[in-house]
Amino acid sequence: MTTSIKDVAQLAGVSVATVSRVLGNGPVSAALRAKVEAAVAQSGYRPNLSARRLRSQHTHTIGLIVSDIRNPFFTAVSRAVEDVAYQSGMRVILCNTDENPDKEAMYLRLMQEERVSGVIFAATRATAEALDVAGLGFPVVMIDRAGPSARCDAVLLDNRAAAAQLVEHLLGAGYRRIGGLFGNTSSTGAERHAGFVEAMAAAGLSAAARFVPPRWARFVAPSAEAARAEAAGWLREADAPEALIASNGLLLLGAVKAVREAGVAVPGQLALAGFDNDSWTELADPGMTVIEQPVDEIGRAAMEMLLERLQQPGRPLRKVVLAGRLVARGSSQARR
Amino acid sequence: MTTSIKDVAQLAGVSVATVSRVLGNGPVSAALRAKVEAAVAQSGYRPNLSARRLRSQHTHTIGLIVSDIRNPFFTAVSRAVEDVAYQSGMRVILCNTDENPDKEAMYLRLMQEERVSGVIFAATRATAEALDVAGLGFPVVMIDRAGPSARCDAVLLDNRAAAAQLVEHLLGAGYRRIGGLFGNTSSTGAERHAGFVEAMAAAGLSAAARFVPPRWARFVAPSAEAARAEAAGWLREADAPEALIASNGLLLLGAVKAVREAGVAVPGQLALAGFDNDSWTELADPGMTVIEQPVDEIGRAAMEMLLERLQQPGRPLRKVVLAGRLVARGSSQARR
DNA sequence: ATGAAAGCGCTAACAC
DNA sequence: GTGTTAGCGCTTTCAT
Repeated sequence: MTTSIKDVAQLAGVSVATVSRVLGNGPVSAALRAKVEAAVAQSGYRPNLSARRLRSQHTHTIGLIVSDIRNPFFTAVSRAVEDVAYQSGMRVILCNTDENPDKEAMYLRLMQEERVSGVIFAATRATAEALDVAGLGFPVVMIDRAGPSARCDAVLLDNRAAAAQLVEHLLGAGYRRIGGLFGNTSSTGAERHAGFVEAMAAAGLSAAARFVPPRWARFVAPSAEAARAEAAGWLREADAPEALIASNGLLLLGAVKAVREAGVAVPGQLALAGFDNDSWTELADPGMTVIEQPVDEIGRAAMEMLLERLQQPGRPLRKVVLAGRLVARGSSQARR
Repeated sequence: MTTSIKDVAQLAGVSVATVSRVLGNGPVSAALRAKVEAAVAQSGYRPNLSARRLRSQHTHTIGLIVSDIRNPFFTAVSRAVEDVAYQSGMRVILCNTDENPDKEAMYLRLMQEERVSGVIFAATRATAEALDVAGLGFPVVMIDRAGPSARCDAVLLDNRAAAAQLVEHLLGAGYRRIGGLFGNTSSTGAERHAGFVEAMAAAGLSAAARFVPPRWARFVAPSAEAARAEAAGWLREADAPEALIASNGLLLLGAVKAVREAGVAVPGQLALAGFDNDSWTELADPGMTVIEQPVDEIGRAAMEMLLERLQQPGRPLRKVVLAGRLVARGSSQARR
């Protein structure tokens, strides 16, 4: 039996309403406030958040739905989201979907049952396009990916520009036959592919691309393994590129593994570049040229947008588009 | 206004109790069940979990308190915990303490207010030793670290044995002046230090150790930077070791950065070894020799222990001690 | 400023 | 098998 507000009231010789007011910094005389605080301390009372939420009709809880917390991008974003959330008195419920639309649907449903105030969501393309945000009952801020038709706030990277930047960097370093490895579950992969194709076309070059499907397996970095297999196959073919772009950190990791296994020299035989400045990209030999995403900023901005949306439900939709930063390292060293 | 169980009951022409029974798979005739299910589907009803928790007095929620989700060890453990939890119908509230005892206390308090069923906790040594588990009101499973006096279930690595294994590996590779870099906030660092000292003593060697204090800063891998600074200083001294052990992945990362900056050859001038088979350790050049922790197993075992404890509150305390696995790579190659 | 009382949405006795 | 009813612990009118 835990102690309730009733016990505290009795102990302090006041009504439950007064205790509630003390807890909520309501108008209470100094004398009674002191008595209540003493009773709280003595009894070790802890307010029951379920009761509070039920009665007050706000949960002070948000959902954070990502594909896999083990992806360093989402790890960093989550941490930033959580910090802002806790500072604002909000809890976070974290969900991993493994890019699986069924799990996405399940967790959205769970969020409804939790009566969350809002959700920050990195959706697959399928879900982003089909999602009826209005019917959900809470606002959604999309991160990392957003369908063209998604009617909600979003915090995104300028993916086309970033991909183009990577291509221009490689062109500047003297590479011409540039290939790309892209994920195909999220809009992010599609946008980076588009930027890649555009930049190549602008240079009068054709853009060879391969797409890596999702893997919903457990306990293995799924897309990294798929990327390794895809890259390994490509490297054996006659049209193997002289430079390779990978559209996210996991795919780049897979590409590196394939290259190692094949004994291909980087950048001598194959230059490499990709997205996400994960810690290994700096330590690998040679270091990986990457587009660094402002991960903290993405998480913080998403949480702040959600808080603002909660305060002003009617305000116009907003998209925050952040720029990536090119970090040039040895893997794309200029040809000589 | 969201639809409640009352609305569904009215729509189906039954009592709320019947709706509740349908939802909870209670005894209901097929005819009524069908009507209720139709009403649920038509109204888009979602049960309110706050109300359910308040009434039923169980939250089906656990707390997971770690120092920093960005530490790959905790990332992996968290994912495993969450998978088991969701499969068992439990939610997870994740908290990052940054090794800060004040935050630990704050989050434990929050867990009480949430009336969580239990908590999985990677505590600092200070908290692990002072914690009154009995007074918390919920069971705790310690992971990664445990105070000697901690009166609760735990899932741990055999830290002494693992550290000793690392030492023996280095001795076998011909290194003698072995130094160690240890964290000093958790019992883990202390145990690994003890194993290090013992193994060195067994070989008749003295064990030079340095300790890295915690850093509670934001947005920087705290202990990695501290380790870099500590290692950088040490390498400049007259008594610089010929091999260095780092007691976790972040410290090893810091050591590598120091070594790179100083232009020290690995393993030629300094051999390196540590804990945690993080992805960069394989990709770095040379690859890092590490003790791999069974991260999935740790998370899964912790969640399962907690579930068992909830079912049998009175059962004796249990400690699961898992073995680390040595992954030998180039950073500790035999001297010649 | 304080207290009495209603009720948030649900489950679990208890009656039939 | 089904309905009625009493709370779970709290906030929030509404009186005073």
